[in-house]
Amino acid sequence: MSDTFGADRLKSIIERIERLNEEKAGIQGDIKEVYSEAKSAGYDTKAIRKLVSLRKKPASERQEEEGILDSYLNALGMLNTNGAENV
Amino acid sequence: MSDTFGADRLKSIIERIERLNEEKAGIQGDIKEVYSEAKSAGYDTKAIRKLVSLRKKPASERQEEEGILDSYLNALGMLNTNGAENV
Amino acid sequence: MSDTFGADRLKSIIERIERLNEEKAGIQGDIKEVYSEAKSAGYDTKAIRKLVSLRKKPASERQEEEGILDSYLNALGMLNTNGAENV
Amino acid sequence: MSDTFGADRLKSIIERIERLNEEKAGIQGDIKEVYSEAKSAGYDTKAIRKLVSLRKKPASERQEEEGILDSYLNALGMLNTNGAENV
DNA sequence: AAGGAGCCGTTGCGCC
DNA sequence: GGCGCAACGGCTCCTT
Repeated sequence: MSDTFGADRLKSIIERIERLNEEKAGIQGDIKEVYSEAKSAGYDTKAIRKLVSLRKKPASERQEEEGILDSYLNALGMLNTNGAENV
Repeated sequence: MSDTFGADRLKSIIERIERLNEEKAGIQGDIKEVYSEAKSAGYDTKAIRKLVSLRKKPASERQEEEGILDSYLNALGMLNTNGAENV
Repeated sequence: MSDTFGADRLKSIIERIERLNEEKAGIQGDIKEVYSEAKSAGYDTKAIRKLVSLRKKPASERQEEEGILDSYLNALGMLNTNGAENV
Repeated sequence: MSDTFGADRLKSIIERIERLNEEKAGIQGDIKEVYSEAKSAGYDTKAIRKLVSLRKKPASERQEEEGILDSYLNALGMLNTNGAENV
């Protein structure tokens, strides 16, 4: 009944998605390997993950957010006000 | 400097959120317990989870979605066309 | 103090991860485009997503899961018992 | 066939889960309201969310993690080395 | 109406 | 091998 009405088109779409998914999975595997290597070398992978995400945002934006957060921490009396401090 | 300008208000907000988060965590714990019990009783928790989510949506809506999916499966020749079939 | 003790090694790790992340993001963008195209062509992208995920698992496994779910639906009296029906 | 073999037990499980889910949804709604109020009062909800999550972990643990992160930032030359420090 | 952000549920990973 | 946690992907709502 609803035979080849758009079957080829649909099939093409599905296959392209699946192909791309495979590529993506490959990359993810590579990333995992790098983390593995890092761990073997004695690095803290959790910190590395954070570092990577930190580098995604420009410093300015990050500082802006930090500023607001600090003002709130301050309002709650949670901010250490000694020399070189942060959260 | 930016001392108690809105500290009390902010503090109240934070504390209410934290209180609610605790309640929420409690409920989540309860849910987890029920699943645990179900598992101990021999039930397949994955199926139960699916069942619960199934019941969230009215049958009509679900059938609509199934219909579309079936037409696509059909277009790809993946649909079993015998008597009482489903995916 | 903890100057260039492993800085180069760390730097290399970070940069490789970032490079891979970029590649990954590129692929994700491509996938998004395909879905966009599918949508423009009148396809239901939600159904396509489900279809893609369906194809990941072998039929046998899927049928097993369906069977369990059906038995639960049945136990709750939620299963349509007419000819070729499912939820 | 598989009539009331465990139907009551299963039914009880499902219903308890659904009841708890409702309670949880209620709490979530309450939380959302508080954030809404905060926003109306001029607070940055994103910062509040971060603040709430910050308070979940004890200071010591957090500082430990910060320390490692800083050493990595330092290794990459990304750390501001002036007086009052932050990320 | 489209894009982005937050939330939720799922999956995979590491730990015990 | 099971458990708990963290990352990922999908969904929904809200903003622009």
